[in-house]
Amino acid sequence: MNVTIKDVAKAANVSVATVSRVLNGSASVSKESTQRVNDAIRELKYSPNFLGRNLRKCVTNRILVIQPSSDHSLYAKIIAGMSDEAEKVGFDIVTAISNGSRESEKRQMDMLYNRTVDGAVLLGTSLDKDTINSIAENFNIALCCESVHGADVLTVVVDDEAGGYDATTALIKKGHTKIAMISVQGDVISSGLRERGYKKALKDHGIEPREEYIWHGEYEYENAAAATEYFLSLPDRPTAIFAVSDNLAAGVIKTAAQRGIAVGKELAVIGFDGITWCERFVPSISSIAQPCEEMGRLVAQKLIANITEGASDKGRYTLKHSLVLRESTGD
Amino acid sequence: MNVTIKDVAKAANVSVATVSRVLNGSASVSKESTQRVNDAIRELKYSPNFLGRNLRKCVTNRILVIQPSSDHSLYAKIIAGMSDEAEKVGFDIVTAISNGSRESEKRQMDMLYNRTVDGAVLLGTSLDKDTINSIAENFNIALCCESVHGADVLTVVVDDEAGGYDATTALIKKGHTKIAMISVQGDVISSGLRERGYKKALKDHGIEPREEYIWHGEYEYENAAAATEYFLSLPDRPTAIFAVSDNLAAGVIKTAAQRGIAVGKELAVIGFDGITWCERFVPSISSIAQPCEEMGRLVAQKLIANITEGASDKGRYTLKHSLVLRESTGD
DNA sequence: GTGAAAGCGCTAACAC
DNA sequence: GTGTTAGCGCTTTCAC
Repeated sequence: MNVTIKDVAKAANVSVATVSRVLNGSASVSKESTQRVNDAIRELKYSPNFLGRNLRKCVTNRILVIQPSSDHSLYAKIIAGMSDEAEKVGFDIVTAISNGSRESEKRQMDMLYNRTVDGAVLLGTSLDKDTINSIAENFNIALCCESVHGADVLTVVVDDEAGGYDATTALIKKGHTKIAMISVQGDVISSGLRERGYKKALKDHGIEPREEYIWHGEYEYENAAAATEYFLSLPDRPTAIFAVSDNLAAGVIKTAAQRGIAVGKELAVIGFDGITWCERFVPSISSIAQPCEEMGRLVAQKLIANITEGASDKGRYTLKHSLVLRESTGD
Repeated sequence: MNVTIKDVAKAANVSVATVSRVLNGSASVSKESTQRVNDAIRELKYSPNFLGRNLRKCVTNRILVIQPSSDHSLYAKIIAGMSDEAEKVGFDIVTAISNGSRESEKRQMDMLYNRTVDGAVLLGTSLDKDTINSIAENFNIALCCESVHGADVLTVVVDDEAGGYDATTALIKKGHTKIAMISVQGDVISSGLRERGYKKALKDHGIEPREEYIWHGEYEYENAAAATEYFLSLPDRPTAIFAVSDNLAAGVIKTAAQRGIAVGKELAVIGFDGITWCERFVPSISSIAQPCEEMGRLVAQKLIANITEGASDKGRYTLKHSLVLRESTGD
């Protein structure tokens, strides 16, 4: 199984250079030689060893994608988009899970330094802008989904503020005025922007935002119960809740259901992301959908262009979200 | 950024061999030299180029995992387990999505031939046993979740028949006798075994399996609606449904809900896999849970042992599933 | 159009 | 304990 380019050359009665040329189409080779080489390749079942090729070219054709968590539909969809695009141009995807740990993330990024990958995409990061910028000086990296203030790197996101605005406006149009929001504490930019959009929509429609209607917690499902309990315990209960993620929205619905509250009727709920389970959930969950596959494809395409063409596109690409109304916001 | 082992050697005033020894701890080096080398490494911000190392050693420390579909909690959990185990021993995970396409799968497997990865794990495959066996002759591969009849390769699964038996028995114990099952058509082994367990449980409890209570379709969510409609249309309606996957179970519940049928009360539903959304769903979904993380860890561990120790464990490991009763089967 | 040969960065004999 | 050197498999000048 260890047949090398040398063996092929010998069998085809040409030099290794000629075999290489046939393999890469890098220079013109006579019909006869080409034929003989291809015959030899087939006969010997030769497959070029990429280790040698990559060392020689100092490339890997591989990009790393770091997910803050595994088992998240949003990331899965983005990665699917990336895979799709990467495959077209002969790149592979290496995944790593950071669990939101800075240490872990830094360790994964070593793959850039030791040339295991040609570039990296961070789907959310806990690294600060200085660290990111210093890495970006020497390597091709990109952010997707979640941007970082002051980070001068290729970034692909949706317009979170507009998304928050649209989600809130949709609830207002359904007749709600007492609209609560579950946001994320800390400096998670996307959540802050969605919250800003939420407030702006309220004001634009003559509704004064109320501090007691905003809950700050974590992004994930588990956080929703406490937030929901809190909102339901308010003397002046909100009639609608905008959750900053679909996972949270699912948690809200679950908690409300356990209290016997019919979501879609007594309480409207809308989420953000557009994950697969929005449709499957009972009731199905209205959401601001991110164009995940497209985001994945775009970030892969731009990053790979930076890698292969030596370009250095550090642009910020904002893709269009879409409002998808389902049962959780009623008819 | 292109500092090599040579530069370090020069700066530390030693030979490249000594640097390599310090790097790998492969032989004893004097304290002074070690010190000087480490200083030089720090000073020059040197990071070994794995391309060179890997070519030399003819290893990649990388394993490929092929998922039939992206965005599936079951695979995500298994991959998380694999990642965890792999990271411990310095291996990376490369993911590829086959979409169940044989062509795509074969193309991904080229990574074995061109030495992009040291081994591969198939989470379900559409390759036949002969293809698998012939690949396994030359490369380290493993199956996880889904086995293949006659494939002589490392395999990690649960006892699907016992799982099907337990799911059905749980329904019987809840007092049900009219128990339907949604299975998968074709030669999907796991589904066939679960169905066998289902029939066995019925018989063991004196219930004669009824052909009209078994629906054969596809694994995924979308297939559930038709199956559910069918069961609900039967003159002698089943009171409980065992779905061969949690995704299907969710679909059953969704469809039933749309018909105004209260799952957990009027209709009991149990799934298989133990995906994350079982808990979140309304109602929460009872399931036969696969020990995903553990399966991932085990398959990674065994496969890596085969790779690094030149072992050739082609064993079949059957891990213990667990019955998790939730709201969808009632109290 | 083709071949010889250098060399990508590293490890591992093999000498000393 | 350390240095010299061959060579992993490949691509790519540079001659011819």
